[in-house]
Amino acid sequence: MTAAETPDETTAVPDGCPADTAVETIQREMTVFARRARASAGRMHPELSLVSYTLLGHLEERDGRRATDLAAHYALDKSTVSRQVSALERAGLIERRVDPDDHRVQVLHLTESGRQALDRVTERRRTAFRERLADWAEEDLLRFAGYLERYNAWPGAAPDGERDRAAPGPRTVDGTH
Amino acid sequence: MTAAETPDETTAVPDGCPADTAVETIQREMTVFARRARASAGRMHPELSLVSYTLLGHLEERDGRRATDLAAHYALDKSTVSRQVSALERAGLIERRVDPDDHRVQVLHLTESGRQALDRVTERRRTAFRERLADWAEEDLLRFAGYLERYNAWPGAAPDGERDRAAPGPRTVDGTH
DNA sequence: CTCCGGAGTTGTACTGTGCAACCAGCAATG
DNA sequence: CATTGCTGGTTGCACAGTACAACTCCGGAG
Repeated sequence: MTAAETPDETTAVPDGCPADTAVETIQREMTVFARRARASAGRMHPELSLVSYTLLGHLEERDGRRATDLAAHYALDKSTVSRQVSALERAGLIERRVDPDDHRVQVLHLTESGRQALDRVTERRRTAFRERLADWAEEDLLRFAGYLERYNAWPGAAPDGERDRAAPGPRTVDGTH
Repeated sequence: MTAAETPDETTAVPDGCPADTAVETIQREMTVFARRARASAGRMHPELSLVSYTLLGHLEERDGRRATDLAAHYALDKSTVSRQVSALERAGLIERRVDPDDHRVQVLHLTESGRQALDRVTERRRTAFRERLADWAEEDLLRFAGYLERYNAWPGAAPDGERDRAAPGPRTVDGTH
């Protein structure tokens, strides 16, 4: 509601400033997105679940991560990651190699097949999103992407570490952060 | 990657324009958000799962929706909604009333207790998000919220109908759409 | 060597979810 | 009115994703 139109019994909390409303909208809309994302992922590319896709994408972006890194980045339990990784390996999409320096850790790499699957799916997603974002001004796209990155980059969110390990910088869409 | 730095073997697809990169970033970051959201919801307010919270929020915003509306809006199966709704009703947070005009449909309403629970949680979330978004300029918040709304409002996403039923307009943060 | 802590795995249980089969009202048609 | 067909909702079933806790394995500090 536009702060001006509070005629019905909606908000008990007074909704102080527009920023508060914005914050709520952000939460709400992000959640809507999340829910729909999973649904559409299933239809769009049954070959790769949204989780798998995401993990693969992460590995493409920053090859040679450890399972723990993924867990931290996505706020997942290590057991979950372990299982996902096992599945991806069984499917031949990634490889696990033990770190010669520390036999506890296993470094993850995309296989060629994994890269291909990922690219196929990325391509499908890209066209879908392209269509969806077709009438957005490029400026808005860049800014939107920047906001999302900025939002997620918030240090308190993922007890990461993450940003200081090997690999080139994150896939930044502009200089926004 | 900033389109300028494609030195490693990452993208097979040439990544034509910056808009493409932005689109991918949007997908990726939205997904990261989604994953973390559920995790943090559990910690932040165990009393209300993210799903429940979302559905309650939807009902607060637009009271008297039908289960089908929720399903459409969130791209959920009607069975899923049915179960969620049952749970919420069991918990005494919402009420189902049969529409006198059509005995098939049941109209959903927040109970007082539901409204309170929702407000409690909203408050917690709001402070958390506030902290997180503390150093954002208000202008950016508004624009971010506007982008998200615009994104989700895309007609192809939810085969909604939704926007033309009773209830006052959606909670719009600015005039953006 | 022993003990501690970190990386991963496995057992278990639960939630969210979809699909398909179903039931129950409405509505149009013969 | 009886038949057919559509729409809203529920239930049975199966499965993915997830967390938590208990465990193994390895490396480092004492």
